Amino acid sequence: MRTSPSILHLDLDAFFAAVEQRDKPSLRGKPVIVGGLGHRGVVSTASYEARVFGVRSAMPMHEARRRCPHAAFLSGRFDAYRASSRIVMALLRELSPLVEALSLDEAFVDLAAGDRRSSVPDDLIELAAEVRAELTRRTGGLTASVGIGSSKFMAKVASELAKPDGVRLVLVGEEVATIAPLPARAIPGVGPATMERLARLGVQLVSDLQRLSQAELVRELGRSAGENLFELAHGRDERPVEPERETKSISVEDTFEHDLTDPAVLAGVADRQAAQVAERLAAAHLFARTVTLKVRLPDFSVISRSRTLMGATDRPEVIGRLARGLLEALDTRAGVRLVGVGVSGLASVAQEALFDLDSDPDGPAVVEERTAPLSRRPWGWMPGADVVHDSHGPGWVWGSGLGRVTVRFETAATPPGPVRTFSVDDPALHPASGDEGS
DNA sequence: TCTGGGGTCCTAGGACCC
DNA sequence: TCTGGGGTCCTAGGACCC
Repeated sequence: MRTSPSILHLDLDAFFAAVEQRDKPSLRGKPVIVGGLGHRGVVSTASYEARVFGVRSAMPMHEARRRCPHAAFLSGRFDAYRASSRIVMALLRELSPLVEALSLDEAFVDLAAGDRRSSVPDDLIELAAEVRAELTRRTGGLTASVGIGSSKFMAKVASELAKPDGVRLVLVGEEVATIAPLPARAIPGVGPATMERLARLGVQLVSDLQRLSQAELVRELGRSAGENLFELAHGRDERPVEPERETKSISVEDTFEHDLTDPAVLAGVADRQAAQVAERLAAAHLFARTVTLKVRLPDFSVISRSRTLMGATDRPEVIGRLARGLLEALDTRAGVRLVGVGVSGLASVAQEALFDLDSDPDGPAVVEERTAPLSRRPWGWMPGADVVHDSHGPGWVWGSGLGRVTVRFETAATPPGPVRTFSVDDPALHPASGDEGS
């Protein structure tokens, strides 16, 4: 345990929704829900105005619509999120070279490795205030919560307590008392299944957990989970901030609007996903030895099948043939809700020339995909997407249907703008570059 | 008309090797 | 006659995180 609080955790507030409100002035101060808009979609992020109505991340979208029908429902603009994320990560790297990005909107910083290290509480609070103000300035209005503590765990707990738009410092020695009144679920690694087991031991709060012995936790949860939970419950956490974690797997999966049964269509999906995976492998200059096929059945159960090659590959034909082979061995007659293709066992060099992986007697399945996956629908105007009209200028898709698309013409730099409706094939209306909504 | 997508880590059994 | 033990790799499933 560190002798001063030198780990910082930063969490952008309602990140995706906040980016949308920044870029769409008419949505500021209003409920905004970003997520999958199909009938099987879920919420990625809800703005604080939408959370008032009980809308939460991971909630099914139909439930979100029921709770907050007047919200703006948008599919994501991930290029825009990535751009803002890069700005934030660059800002954090000015504090210390040891920055570990957990996702687009979250990061740890090891302040002890940077120029601004200090053990004086006032200095740390001032540092956090500076970072938050500069972040808001550079991103054009986003806000973040910052926690500082003596470990990753405490820093993360602190930022959670600071939300939204605040700072929290947990001093050395305050750790156990800070976490004691929190629900046990607040400890990372305690999800629904673990919580269920803990509840049977009478555990609701971290303070309940603090009364159990390590042996009891190991007996209930297994060696690894039990030991980890015991340490965290007592505020102990020695995990280092790791700036560069190597990729261990790459995968693509799609849930369908309606369950698929046609084997030829399923093979076509797997083939297309294999090509996407291969493309990402190549972009990362990586090769893979293990190919995994994932299928989710209508009852939501998951089947996975994998096969490991003698040598690593990045070839779409090889990955596709393996994935299709694994798929053909499954009974999919009752329908399939999701198909995914993934690779693991990654290496930076290929090693496949010795083996006969080139021939493909079946040939890739060339099948017209009749059922679009939830994401990346190839045509249509996705709500929230950026567009440009030849005479009205830049705007965003408010909604579409019945051959029409409605656009609001405004940007981050304008006041709330006017709404106009066009035919979906109006030649003057174009998608703005660099955004496919996925 | 329940329940996304992209990941990480852990467990447990069997094969295989020495 | 009967029945070692450790280590590694592979596979399948599950919990969890954002």
